[in-house]
Amino acid sequence: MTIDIIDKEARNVPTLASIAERVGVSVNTVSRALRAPNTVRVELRRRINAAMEELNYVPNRLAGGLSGTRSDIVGVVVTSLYYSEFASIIDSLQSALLERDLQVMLANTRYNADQELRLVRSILSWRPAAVAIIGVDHPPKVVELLKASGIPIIEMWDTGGDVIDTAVGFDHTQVGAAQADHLIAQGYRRIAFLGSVRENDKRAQKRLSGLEAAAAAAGLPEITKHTAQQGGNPELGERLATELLEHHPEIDAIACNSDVVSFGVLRALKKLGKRVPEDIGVIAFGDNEAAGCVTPSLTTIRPDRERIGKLTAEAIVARINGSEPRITIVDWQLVVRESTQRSTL
Amino acid sequence: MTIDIIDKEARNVPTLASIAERVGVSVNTVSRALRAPNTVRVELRRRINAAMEELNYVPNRLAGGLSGTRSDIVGVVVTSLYYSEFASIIDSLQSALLERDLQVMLANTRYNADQELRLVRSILSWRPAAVAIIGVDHPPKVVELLKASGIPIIEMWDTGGDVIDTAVGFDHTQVGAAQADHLIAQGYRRIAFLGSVRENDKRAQKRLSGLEAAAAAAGLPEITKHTAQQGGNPELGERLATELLEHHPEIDAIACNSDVVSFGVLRALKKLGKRVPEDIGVIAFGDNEAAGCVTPSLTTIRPDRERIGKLTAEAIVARINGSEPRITIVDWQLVVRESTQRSTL
DNA sequence: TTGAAAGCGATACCAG
DNA sequence: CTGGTATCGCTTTCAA
Repeated sequence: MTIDIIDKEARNVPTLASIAERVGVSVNTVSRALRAPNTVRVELRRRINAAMEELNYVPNRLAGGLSGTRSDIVGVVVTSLYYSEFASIIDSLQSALLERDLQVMLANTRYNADQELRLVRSILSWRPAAVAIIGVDHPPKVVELLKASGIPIIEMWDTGGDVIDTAVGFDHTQVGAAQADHLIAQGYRRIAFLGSVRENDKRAQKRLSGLEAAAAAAGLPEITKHTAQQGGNPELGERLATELLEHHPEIDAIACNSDVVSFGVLRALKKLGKRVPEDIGVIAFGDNEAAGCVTPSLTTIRPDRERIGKLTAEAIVARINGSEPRITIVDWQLVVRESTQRSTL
Repeated sequence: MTIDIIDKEARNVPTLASIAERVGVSVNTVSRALRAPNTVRVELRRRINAAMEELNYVPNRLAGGLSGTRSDIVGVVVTSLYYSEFASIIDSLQSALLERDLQVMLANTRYNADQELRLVRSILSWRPAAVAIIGVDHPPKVVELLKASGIPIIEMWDTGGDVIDTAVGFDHTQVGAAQADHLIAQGYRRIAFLGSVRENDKRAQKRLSGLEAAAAAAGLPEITKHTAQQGGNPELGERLATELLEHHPEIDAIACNSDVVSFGVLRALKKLGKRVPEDIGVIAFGDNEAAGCVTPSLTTIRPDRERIGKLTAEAIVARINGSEPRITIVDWQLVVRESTQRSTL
């Protein structure tokens, strides 16, 4: 007994028992004072709160989660954190979850499938109330684990494929098609696709195939592709664009997989003496905050990341409360700026 | 609000006991097969692993953490997730922690002090192995809680002030001074400061005061300030710059608090017919990925976010393993581009 | 309104 | 090598 007390003293982390002892009540009265205050006498409650305040008591949720019937962790699995691609989704998601006292446990796969399995397993080991994950294309084992967990699984960003449970996002194939359609409407005919397309970035692949299909449907010559596996940045865009035009001087439009890459494309075109949008049109995807500030300003597709985060939070709460799984489409927008405005000339 | 998870009874989530029963050994043995495989007979181990695989067993770390001595969670508290300000720090931090099997629990205060207290409390309730938090300026209660927790606390990004335990970052006052020094060296005399400076963004305030001090030391007239509380974006920069020049046409240099804001500043100056860098110089802070792609390209300060994340992870591991607290300075860099290159004309 | 006692799932220390 | 058994801190009946 004495040893026990010394032990606790040494670790210096107050527990419900410390509070109870100090106030002279039982552990579970203190517990109730916390979770159901109105079941505890006012004066007693006040003394308990005072003791907690004084000892800097912080509940141990590991214990709470183990014992109780609720767990308020939400696992969030993204494929990237670079260049705000998903940062704003996480931002709005976590802030909406906060209102429900749900805590975000974050994992970043960096587009690595092995990592994804490992991270999903790790997240599930915390017995989250739900998991939100980027994309609908996961290794079979990941899908199996997520399904077996029995908790709501919300797939974000992409809805074009087999959904495990609930999804919030849009069909990336249509984005590619919209890029092609816009370029064609502006009179461009020899379209190239350029950018970073990582092996596990199925969304990028879908956008590309949407672009190809739409171009083919319009009777255009085959899309010239020039891609790289590495992450996207302006330097990559500059290099790829330079190489592309060297081998394919006939190109009159470039569809990019991300705004950041296209910034480099614009720089390359300027160096090559190509006029944008007159000689070559450029369209991208992402709506980076700088897209309207480069010269010429960039035509791009704007996904509503904030809304995806918010709706994902709502879907999580709804599913936890027992509503049915569903797929929510979040509209994106074509933002036409100077880089493709040939028609007004 | 608390939320009930889906009926536990209905779901048969496998536990160590399920595995043990299936294989016909004790719980204990299964546990050891997991943590110390070489203390279990090979053949038995194989059967245990097979059972785990078959049942999709995922360990319950709530239980593990409660019973064991460590929790493997690292709490990460940031002040913003927008515009990749801290996303890349989190990116490199979490990826470095991953190698140590440490899990990131994320919280975003959005520059709100009340939120910070609430979130820190929430994070501590998961009994993390350590907490990494942006900045060294926290409400007293936050500091008290963090200190009382008895775990390593790593303050990131800023080192200019009272450090709780360990810090990885740089002195933001010096950044402001460097902005001033550079502008002065390029011959600018009437400097203005412009941008988003939120009440709780002490770093922004430090950069500003560094700028003012350096300007004063060089005998320049007082810095004209034009700031806003809202978050920074190009629109804000455009508005602030337009207003600024309307009231202070004598200004010949603008120091900005973030690249994203200065993108808008450049746009405003172009509309006003001001030449950059000839009439007005522009310097910013952050080194956004587009900084080299706008016209004129932007002179800015580049903090090494990736390195801060990585060194924070290392500091966490070191502190957990008992090494002494320390402050690590991570160098930043002045990146001179066109927007201030007046001297070469 | 309050308290006693039985878990929650895993770990750790001892025996066997 | 393997198996009891006592926790870990809190929640949750069920009584009082």
